[in-house]
Amino acid sequence: MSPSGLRLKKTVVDTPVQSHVLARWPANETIALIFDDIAELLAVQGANPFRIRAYHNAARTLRGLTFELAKLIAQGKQPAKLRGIGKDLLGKIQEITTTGDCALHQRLRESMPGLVQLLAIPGLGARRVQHLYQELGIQTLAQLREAARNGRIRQLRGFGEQMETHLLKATQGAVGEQRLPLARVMPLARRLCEYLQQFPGVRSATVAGSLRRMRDTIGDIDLLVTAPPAIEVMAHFLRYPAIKTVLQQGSTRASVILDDGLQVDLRLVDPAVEGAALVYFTGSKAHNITLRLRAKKQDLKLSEYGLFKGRECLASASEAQVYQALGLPWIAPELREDRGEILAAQKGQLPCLIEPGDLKGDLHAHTPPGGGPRALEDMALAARAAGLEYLAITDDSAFLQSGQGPELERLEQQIERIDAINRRLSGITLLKGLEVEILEDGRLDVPDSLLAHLDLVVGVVRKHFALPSPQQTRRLLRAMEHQYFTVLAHPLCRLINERGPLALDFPAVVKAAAQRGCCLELNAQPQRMDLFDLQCQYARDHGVLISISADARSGEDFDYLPYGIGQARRAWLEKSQVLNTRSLTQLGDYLRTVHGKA
DNA sequence: GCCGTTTTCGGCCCGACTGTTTTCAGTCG
Repeated sequence: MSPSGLRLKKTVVDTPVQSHVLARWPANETIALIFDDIAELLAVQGANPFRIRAYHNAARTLRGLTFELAKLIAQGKQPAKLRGIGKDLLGKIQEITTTGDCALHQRLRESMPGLVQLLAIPGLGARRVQHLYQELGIQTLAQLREAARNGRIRQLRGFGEQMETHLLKATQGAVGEQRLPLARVMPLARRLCEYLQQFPGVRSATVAGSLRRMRDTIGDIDLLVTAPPAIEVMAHFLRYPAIKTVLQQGSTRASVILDDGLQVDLRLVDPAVEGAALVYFTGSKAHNITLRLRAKKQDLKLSEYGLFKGRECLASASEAQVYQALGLPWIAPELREDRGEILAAQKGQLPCLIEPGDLKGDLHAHTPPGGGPRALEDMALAARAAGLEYLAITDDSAFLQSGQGPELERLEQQIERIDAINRRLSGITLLKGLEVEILEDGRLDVPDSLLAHLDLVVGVVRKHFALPSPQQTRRLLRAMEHQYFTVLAHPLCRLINERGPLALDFPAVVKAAAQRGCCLELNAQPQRMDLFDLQCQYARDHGVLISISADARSGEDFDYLPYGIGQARRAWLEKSQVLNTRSLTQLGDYLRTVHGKA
């Protein structure tokens, strides 16, 4: 038997992008969390829903900024007009900047301590929490558990026995869900699509949601299936072997939990409305709302069933038709975050996004550990098979310091091996590089006399991740000043669900990279995806070249490059803004310039 | 609480599913 639909997952707050950036001013994320908190508490009070939404909207705007608003305010500068942040909320931001909190937030928290915890329970929204508070005085998880045990919940109007059981369960085992790396979830989603597509009568099964938008982390799998009405594909879906729990099932939508804890939401529509449904189910939610507002202003209505004028359907079959009927060109899924893409589309100013086939090389790769004497050549062949024309071998500088013999000799041996492979293989060129460690004081761990022999140098932070922002920033700036420094690899050093981003004055790093002419990497290893999309966009906006890299340690790792491309597209990157889209000759010109060898 | 090349007041996306109902409110995406 399927349990009630009450266990539906709630939106998990995104990985903080700008947290830890500055210690002296509250980060955008901190202010956003306060605004979200206010919104939820206001909701419990039964405040005007649009006032509540205003706080959520402002929080979203704050999360999308590529600069620290509080820092700007603290410096006495007047910020430009920000969408959804009017006079009142700007005042609250100023208050938070100076005092660390705002009076409204404190007042709400004091009057309703603990209620936010209750709101985190799936199926418990503002109205029900309000009800529980007013009727039974319940303010905490413990009180809720007690009331559920005593059978007092079921007596409330609108609450029944099932709800009471659900709440009792929820208060006992509340565990937060983690978002998983994109590259780990995509294969599962594709397998599900294949399974669905095999069912007779199914026209299409498409990955939608944040997967289709290529977000770096994924909370759940959204799938859109099209089939004629009589096809019983829903039952087929629910027979998928890896399903552990069915949360919700109806004729056109179902939600399940897989064995590994991932939630899958499936939506079934008629093939005739595939385009409208795909727009709807791809999201983001904010993008959809802005699109629907746009429709409304034109006296139209947009839903997953199409764009309507009265009862007449103007567009539904393809996404392009829906956008066109709204007076817009088709917008790539990666851009659909309501970060200005709709306005850009309207003005005909959408970027010509980089495509997977645009990459000509990769500037950060390692010899597979234990790969034997053919390891280098195998990497070269794998890179060529992945469509690349060049590959920089950038082994860890530690290999120079370990083992026998002088460092120069070891480096020369590596260079000779690479030269030999280049003579032997056609269609792929190996470049000579090194992944050097940026020491705590910003020096590199390899002397200039060795670096001078190389084509390029990739700098990384390997330890001292927790330095305070000013020190960490100075460290990176000093490293980048180095004559032979080429690429700052995985600049923020975050590991998804394991390690947060470095505390950094990121704008200062970008400014320095722009002046120096060196690159920032977009590392496509599943757990890294570093830079973040917004930071990458910020770097692009300030004229810094990006290098997209698989940071490969085996031939299979080149499969990660498309995810790097996805992240780059989310950052609005065009081909010209990515260094490794250049031909080998053009790359050579760049390297000579940046290393002062021209 | 925000916003406005139709608006400074009157709007603010839209539909599916569930549990508790007797026609709907609440929650979610």
